[in-house]
Amino acid sequence: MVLSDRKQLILTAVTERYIATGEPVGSKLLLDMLNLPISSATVRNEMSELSEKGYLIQPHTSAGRIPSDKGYRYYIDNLMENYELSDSQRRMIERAVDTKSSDPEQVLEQAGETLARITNCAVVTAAPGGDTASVRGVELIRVGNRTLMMVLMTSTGIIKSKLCRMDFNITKSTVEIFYNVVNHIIIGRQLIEINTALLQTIVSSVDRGIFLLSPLIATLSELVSEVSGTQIMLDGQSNLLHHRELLDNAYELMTFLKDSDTVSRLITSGKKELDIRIGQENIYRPLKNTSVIIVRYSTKSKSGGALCVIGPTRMDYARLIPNMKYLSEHVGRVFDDILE
Amino acid sequence: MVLSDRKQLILTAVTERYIATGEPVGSKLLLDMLNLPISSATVRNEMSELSEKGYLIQPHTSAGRIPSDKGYRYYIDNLMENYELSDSQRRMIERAVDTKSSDPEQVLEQAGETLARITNCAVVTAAPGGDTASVRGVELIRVGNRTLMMVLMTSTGIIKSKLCRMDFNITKSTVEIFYNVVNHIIIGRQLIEINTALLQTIVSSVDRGIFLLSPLIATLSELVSEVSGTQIMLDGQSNLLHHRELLDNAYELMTFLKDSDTVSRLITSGKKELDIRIGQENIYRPLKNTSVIIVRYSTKSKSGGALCVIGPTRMDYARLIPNMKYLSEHVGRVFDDILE
DNA sequence: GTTAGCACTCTTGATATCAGAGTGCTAACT
DNA sequence: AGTTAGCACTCTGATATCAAGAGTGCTAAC
Repeated sequence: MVLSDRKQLILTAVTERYIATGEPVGSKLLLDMLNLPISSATVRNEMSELSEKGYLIQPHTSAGRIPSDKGYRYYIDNLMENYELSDSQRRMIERAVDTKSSDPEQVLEQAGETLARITNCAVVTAAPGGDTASVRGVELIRVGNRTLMMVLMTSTGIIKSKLCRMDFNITKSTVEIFYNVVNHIIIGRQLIEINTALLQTIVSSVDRGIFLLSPLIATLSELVSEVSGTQIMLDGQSNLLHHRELLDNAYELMTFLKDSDTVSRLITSGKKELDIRIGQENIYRPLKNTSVIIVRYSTKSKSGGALCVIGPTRMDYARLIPNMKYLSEHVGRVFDDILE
Repeated sequence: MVLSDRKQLILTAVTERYIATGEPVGSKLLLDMLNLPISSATVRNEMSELSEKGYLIQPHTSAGRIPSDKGYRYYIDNLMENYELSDSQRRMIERAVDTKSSDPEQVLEQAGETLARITNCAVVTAAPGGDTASVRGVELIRVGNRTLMMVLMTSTGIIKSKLCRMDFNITKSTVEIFYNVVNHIIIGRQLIEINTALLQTIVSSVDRGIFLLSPLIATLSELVSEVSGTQIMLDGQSNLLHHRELLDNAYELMTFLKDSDTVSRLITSGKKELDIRIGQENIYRPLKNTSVIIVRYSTKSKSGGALCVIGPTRMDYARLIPNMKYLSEHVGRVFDDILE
């Protein structure tokens, strides 16, 4: 649907004004803002039509208008002018992410924290992606008489460890058997290739030590499944409490955010570099009052992650999106750097 | 201050009733509950005195009474009868904690989750303690051409890892040099002994490889300081949103809870097995409307951790405390088991 | 020390009122 | 046909009033 220039102007003004103040916008106020050579009655007529077409909503008969989900959608797709980041803002973002650490998790944590601060919303960050990741190595460390620590490293730089308890005292040869076998079969494989069947072949390739290996195989399998899901981190949940619109559902929202399986599905449900889901466009119930912005970044190794902001539909899209884009690009660069 | 038997009876009834219903308790209602051979007027006189002495509060002139912080304190110290856990409750707790894992963090996570569910409050769990912990081992793993992963293990079973990036390609001998030196000097030391001075002696003991070691030493130092603080985990923050009394301060509370330094100071500020801080008794501002219950557990190795519940002052102390005690004892047992 | 009785206070919910903001409609104008 | 002035209308939000209900505090009598 195409709107007349004047309607676009009005929709833009209502949207931006409402985003800025949180108050419904009336015809008179609008006139003052726009400086148009028309009367408030004309504006009213236009607004009335915008309401009919579903772009604007009246909270009650005699309040001003606010954008509907459809209105926000039109605004974002056609009207919004992306805000240009200033140099100092750019530098701020860079400084925030450029931690000394070469640990992807820490980089993401920094990025998430920064984004939460900038947006005053909840933030989800996803590490470079599970699908394409392969195993770079598996290490075993003896941390007790009967306890081993297994470390799994992926091509995407994710490193996870888990303890594994054995029923007998661990000898050097125990470790070596496992070490040799596993590293031959596992290293270089894509994570998704590593399933029960493959692990079975390991077990059967060692005729004697089967009882010996099984706890290790179990631990390995757990590690793989932990790592092969998208790694996500959460930040700024409590920021949601700052937004009146969300207070009623705060508990549902928080609970939703804690369910990392669902959240990672939310983030991976799409491939576009920029995904915006406004209010009812969201599939998940607790998000129906919120807007979700997902910006995906990619690393040289082709596996990409994502940054995701969750907040009220009334959020400052024009400011947030450029910030997210820049931040995500920068995170991508840092990862390229870290992952050699 | 000693209260008459009848006053104690009344204070108990008011407290328990208010905890159960959340409504102020009036003299008439109280009479029905207590089945005493006295009239409501007498009860009113008693309540009036209890108000004067500061044990009860009237939200407004003509509402019933509710306990003050002082009232809760008296109730807890003198009146409360601890609820006896049923066998099935005991078993529920045991099952919840008895994860297969031998990872202390995972045990605590389970325990925290369970406690959050039982109490409907926010829960902080602290791992067996930093003070007495010593270093059980340091391991290095080559995870990239120029990246090492350093793993630090403590006597309390805590294992933390960190990546360390070098400026040059890593050879086997690099690793060995560090490995030998560090393990000789570090292993068995108390964490608190490991300070800059000690680390300095390592550096100076290796005349040639100083430039080589410095990033590793830095990483080690970071690891030690990460591990030597009390390890805490958080659970059920969003439960706080269920309590009206806390809604106004929800954001401050959440923010407070996220500051793990302060929270760990909160937990370690005391040695008693059971610590209860009611409302204004708390030092930290965001907790002035809440009650904090801390139950400390100990492990054979003498280093103890803690479970901590944070919720409204109107919480069901008589039910929560026995649950916490049993849970903490069980966690202690599990740890004794895990840590050999 | 206890009690009955009663006036008093305060909350809560329902109802009314009023100003203010904003609309929608109509009739007139360009 | 599009625009406008004018005005009646609607709804909110603040404020006041009222009645019912709950609970108290006080007094005088037991």
